[in-house]
Amino acid sequence: MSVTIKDVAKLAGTSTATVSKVMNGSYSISRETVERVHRAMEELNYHPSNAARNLAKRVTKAVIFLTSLGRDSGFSNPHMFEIMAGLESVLSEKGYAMTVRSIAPEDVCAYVQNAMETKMADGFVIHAAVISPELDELIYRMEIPHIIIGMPGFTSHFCWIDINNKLAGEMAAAHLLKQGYQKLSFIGGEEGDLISEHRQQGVMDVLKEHDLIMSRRFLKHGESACDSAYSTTNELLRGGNELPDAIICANNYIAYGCVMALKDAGIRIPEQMGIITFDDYPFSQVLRPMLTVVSVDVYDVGIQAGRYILQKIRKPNLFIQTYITLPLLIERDSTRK
Amino acid sequence: MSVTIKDVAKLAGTSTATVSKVMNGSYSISRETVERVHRAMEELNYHPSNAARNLAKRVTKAVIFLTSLGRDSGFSNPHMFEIMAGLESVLSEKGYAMTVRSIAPEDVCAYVQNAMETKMADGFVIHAAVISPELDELIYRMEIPHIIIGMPGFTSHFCWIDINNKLAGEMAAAHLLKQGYQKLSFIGGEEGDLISEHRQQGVMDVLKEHDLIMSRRFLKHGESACDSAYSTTNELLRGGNELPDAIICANNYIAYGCVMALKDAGIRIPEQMGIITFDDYPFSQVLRPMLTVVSVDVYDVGIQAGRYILQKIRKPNLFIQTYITLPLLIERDSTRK
DNA sequence: TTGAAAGCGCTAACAT
DNA sequence: ATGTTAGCGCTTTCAA
Repeated sequence: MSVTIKDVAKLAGTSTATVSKVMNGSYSISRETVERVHRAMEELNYHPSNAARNLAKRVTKAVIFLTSLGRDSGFSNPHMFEIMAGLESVLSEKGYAMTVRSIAPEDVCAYVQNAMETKMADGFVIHAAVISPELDELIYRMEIPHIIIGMPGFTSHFCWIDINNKLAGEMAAAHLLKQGYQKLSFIGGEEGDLISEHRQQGVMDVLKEHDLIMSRRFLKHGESACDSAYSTTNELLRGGNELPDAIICANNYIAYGCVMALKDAGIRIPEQMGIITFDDYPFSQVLRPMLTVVSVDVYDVGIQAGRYILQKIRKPNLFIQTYITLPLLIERDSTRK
Repeated sequence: MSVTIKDVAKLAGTSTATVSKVMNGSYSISRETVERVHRAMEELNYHPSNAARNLAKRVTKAVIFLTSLGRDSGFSNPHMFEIMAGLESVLSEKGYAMTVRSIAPEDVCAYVQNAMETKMADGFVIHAAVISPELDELIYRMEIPHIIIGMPGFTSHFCWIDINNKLAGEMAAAHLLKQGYQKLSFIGGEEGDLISEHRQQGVMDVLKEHDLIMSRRFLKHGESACDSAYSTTNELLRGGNELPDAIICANNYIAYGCVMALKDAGIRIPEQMGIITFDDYPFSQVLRPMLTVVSVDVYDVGIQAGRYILQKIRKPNLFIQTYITLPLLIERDSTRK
């Protein structure tokens, strides 16, 4: 069909073994032979078949990114795609293909086992949303090269990386204090929203360090939606003269509702109330004043995951530790007192 | 290393050819043999190697999704990932892997050629952002199974599908007229923003059909950003008593700025001014009143692309036509006069 | 430094 | 209905 290693060997007057060695940069080939082979390749416009090469080498040169996708996930979870983009950049740079596979959480085990047994990939990058203790057991038993994105909510043998949300919370609180705000309030998401809880934790830790304490009434929870945050903020404001001077919103949606409520109440940001939130999307730069945020380079999470999985593929039992990326404070107008 | 077809054949007391036939569902194998082979497979926990199978079959069972990714594209281009998710759903359902590859526009030709020659995929789904006349030539010459997402901006042999933005514009205008608005205004993006231009085109066509004409002063252009749209809207309002009674915003960002300007000017939506825009993200449901939009099921675009590319892989010279998906009107509060 | 030969694990005529 | 045989296109000992 197309030109193969045999054709090259014939034209170059060598064996296929020699051609193979030339392709793989063996040192034991004379300069002249190398040149002859290269010329033959050029002349025939030869390109080695990946499939054949991988079969012979017993590798796939592919990594599967496993997650749960569906209608609207492009909109509802841009972070995941940001990670995916970062991951792709390092994989393709190293000659690996990134195969993206969506899978229901209950089917993950069967899929991973099969994908491994039929040699569909050399390793897996798995979103925490689809993991389970069973998967942990499987991966541990079969020694599957993997890296989980997001900290598992249960103890496991998994290798994982995650964003340090607690640290992000610490940075938010520390920034407010530095700016001279003193009576901090926190509006979080629903119970069980781990991201929100970790951020809150960080905030509380910083207050404790400064021998401060957050008034009970300044700690609020609700849905991670604009509407809910609007009401919650209004509750907060009903406190009369016992008002906070800054609000930490657990995420962009909450921040949006919160800012709307403050505007409607005629409270000036940042003079009367400082506002800080997390992540730089989708509202932080659109609201006025523009919001100070603690953001995370999610793309970088993907890059880290890529480096990690490639290492695991090389040396399966190396680096069993966890890893964490750093948040970044982007100071804007909502906290300049 | 692992269990192969030979082991199965040996245990089942047949040839490997028979095992292969059993796997591929050949009709010319006796019931008993089939059962014996299946038992052997189970007993040995056999799983055929994809690499070997694909090599022998001269296929890859993979489709490459080619686009240009980078830091922030998860946020700035959620549509693309929505398409990707739709694409993945049909590919994986049909046993194909979706390989995602980011590539700079200037490297696309070389990449596609190489990927084809080294047999990395059976077909390509390519985002219009990275195409060029050279690519068209290459794909045409090498008869590469492909489908472009987005209408090429030049004449070509490409197979492509795209959203019908002109139709979306028509729907927006028609809806406003139906609601009783009569003096329509259009705020578009920059010159050269094809999406905005097509939408505008649709609007104008509908007006013409109704023997209406848009006042020059009601047709505005600016950047696709909230700030810019805020100013543009103010210009529009400075028209004194010559005001439109509805505004069509070319996208969500423009709509956001526009709504802010109207609010600050004390103009009531939808009573004094109807607002309609396109796409349901990220602001249309967060603004008050919630915005009526003409949206497109982008996920469905991915599904269509998937079906299309699989057909092309089967029969490379079938379906050379283009295809288009339908916009959907989501009626909300901003146009209930 | 080079090449012969035996794989990698499966498929696909062609016989039987 | 089943087996023989020759690939698919490349890699990798091992010997020369």
